Amino acid sequence: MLPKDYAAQDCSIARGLELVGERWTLLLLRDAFYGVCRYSDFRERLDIPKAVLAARLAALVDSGVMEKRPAPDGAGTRHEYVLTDLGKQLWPAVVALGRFGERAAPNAEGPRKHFRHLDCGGRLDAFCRCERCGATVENPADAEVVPGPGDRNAREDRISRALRAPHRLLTPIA
Amino acid sequence: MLPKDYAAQDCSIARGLELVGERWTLLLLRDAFYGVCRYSDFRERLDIPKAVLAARLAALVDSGVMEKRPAPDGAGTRHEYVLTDLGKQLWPAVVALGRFGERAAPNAEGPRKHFRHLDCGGRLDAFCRCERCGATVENPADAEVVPGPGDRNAREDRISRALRAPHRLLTPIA
DNA sequence: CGTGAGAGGTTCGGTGAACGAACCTCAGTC
DNA sequence: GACTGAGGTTCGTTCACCGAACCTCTCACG
Repeated sequence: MLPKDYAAQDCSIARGLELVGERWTLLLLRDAFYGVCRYSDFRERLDIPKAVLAARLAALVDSGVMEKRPAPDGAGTRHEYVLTDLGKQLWPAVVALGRFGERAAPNAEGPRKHFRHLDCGGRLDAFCRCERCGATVENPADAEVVPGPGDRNAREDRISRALRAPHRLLTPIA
Repeated sequence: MLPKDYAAQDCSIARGLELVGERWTLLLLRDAFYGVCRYSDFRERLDIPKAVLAARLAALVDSGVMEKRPAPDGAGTRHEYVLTDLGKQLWPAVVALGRFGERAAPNAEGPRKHFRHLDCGGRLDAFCRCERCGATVENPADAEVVPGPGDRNAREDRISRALRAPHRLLTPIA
């Protein structure tokens, strides 16, 4: 969350928040789970100031949550930012926050987006359990994002449009 | 996290972060799960500016995450702030963030604090599953916080001292 | 070879939130 | 009637966020 550290808070939650608690950071990570991996795509989807995006990405790379590397398609000056194993540990936190947000500020038309178990098509609850088969989905790659009934999604950027169809997590978009 | 809203982010996670994403808010909720419920106790434990604490508590009450009510012990001008049912939905998010923080910035001596299943004494993983009996602990009242080997905890306030012994969640401290 | 465009930034001035100290108010108590 | 502790509010300073403008490097094209 925030600019300064939580000094004097000898607590794992505080440590975690120092890494991912600043404004924008968790939305950025959400998109990383969705498969966004390029600087310009993050920008397009989040409407985040460039300076802030650069700072957040650098901080995430620095703390080992994301990895920055040259784009695989060889193209010139491109990079990609992908979640490290450490970053993927945030999976249950992202899911839980999403379910909370949905309950706290529900859409009249239903959920906007949700996560579905690839194996059986069941929805994931706040504990990442598949509501159909009961399994806890520990690996985000075993799930997909699907638009829900309330996904009016006014955004028209490349990424938001791509996400109007189901998409497997951690798979780069386009 | 942050001051402003995430306009134009039509997403449950963004909605969730608007409610609990500002600086201090999640630490405050962590303490609420621990059983802290008085204004002055939050202050003592968090070293948070009074104005900010008042603003955060008001916002949480306003959004239905916490409830403010006169203290049950009848004492004069006292209040207590407790989690509502909506607030308790944050349980998996708090646990997941804690486990993440622990992995991202580990203590040499081991975890500082962790959660234990009351029924069987097993530790909870990032998905709130008991590592001993395998059950998903959906209700925070079925768990307790226990200090771990790395709990050097320099703080000497009332609350931090009380939490050096195992304590059932959602049970008011002292 | 020169020009242009897109990716991935950095720099800069203005605004608004967080910080911390001081002050305020009300209930009970001595 | 004075004091104390709970639960705040007010105020000036500092610092991060914002957004616009600018910079650099690589590739594509003529």
